Amino acid sequence: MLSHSWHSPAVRVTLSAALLAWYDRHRRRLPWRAERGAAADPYTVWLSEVMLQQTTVAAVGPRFESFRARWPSFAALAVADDAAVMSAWAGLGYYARARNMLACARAVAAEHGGVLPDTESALRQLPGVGDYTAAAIAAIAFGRRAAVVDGNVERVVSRLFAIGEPLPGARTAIKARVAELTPAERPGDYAQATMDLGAMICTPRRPACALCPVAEWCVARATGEQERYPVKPTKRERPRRYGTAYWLEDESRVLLVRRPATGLLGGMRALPTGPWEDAPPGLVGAPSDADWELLARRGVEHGFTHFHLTLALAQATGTSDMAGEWWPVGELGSAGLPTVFRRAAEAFVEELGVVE
DNA sequence: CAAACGTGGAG
DNA sequence: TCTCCAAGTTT
Repeated sequence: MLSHSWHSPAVRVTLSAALLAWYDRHRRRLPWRAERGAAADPYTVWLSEVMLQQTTVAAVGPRFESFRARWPSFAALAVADDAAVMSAWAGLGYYARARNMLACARAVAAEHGGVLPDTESALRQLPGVGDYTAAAIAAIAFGRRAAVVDGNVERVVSRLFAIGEPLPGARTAIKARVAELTPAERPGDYAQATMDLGAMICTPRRPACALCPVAEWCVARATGEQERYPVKPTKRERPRRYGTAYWLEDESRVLLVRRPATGLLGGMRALPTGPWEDAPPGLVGAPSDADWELLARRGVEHGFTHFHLTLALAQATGTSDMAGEWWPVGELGSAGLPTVFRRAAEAFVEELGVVE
């Protein structure tokens, strides 16, 4: 049985102080993170937070640096070319984030005088800024006492309090606990401390409780049940869908299209495709009535969040009435294709023996 | 509110 | 090979 009472403010202060002290010694050094005692500028915080949504620190690192170098401010991003931004985002996934970022930068420029609002409620109104991101920016960039709850915090807090309710329902209780625990001093560091703890110590599997600075307060740890939390909802199994990607080549150029602004891979450059269905659709939706050859090679397999895709590959030569861009085959690397189409293009090039 | 929305790395 | 999951948001 734990010797601490969770209703004691003194215990909360002690726990938060222990976490901050641990953070001061062990925090990760990240490109978007200011040195101790300094505050990162709001643009840097916002950009990193959006890039990090559902995306690993390792994946974001290099992309963040190049993105910030190219568009170093809200003003610069607000006047950026849409296609250039989408290409820069290619491969990072969740492409609505890139569309929302542009909309957000333009809203900041047009409606906020180019300055990011500094309150959680005003931030929450911006495109692509939800509960988590609004709180994170308010705390980290502006020093406001906002309750920051991401996946790391959900894990840490659900273990600390042994919250048995499954996510996402448990989020209300978790947020209430975080609101109590977040100190008035250094709220941004406190939020990042909890996230670093979740990333490095309080991991999903085999958490390193022996190294945890707040283990003595952890209810789950007290009963050895730390890996039971957080309780996740039962996941649906992912269906399989089938489609066809078309490679239409003319004078060493291939036809690329721009996908519709919303929906899967929305706004991204892509190979033409037909519908994606429960069975192979054959040559439906081809960009011309050429003599299509379905490549014998197995199609491209790709896993999306909510379904698996098997993409058949069809190739032909000639022109098309379909709106699009004729892209030099040797320069496809700069086309900004999402991964599934980059893979498909690689398969075509390999199969057709195109020389760059 | 449940479902849509990407990708790559870890175990 | 396959499941899990990562600084979530939008509809």
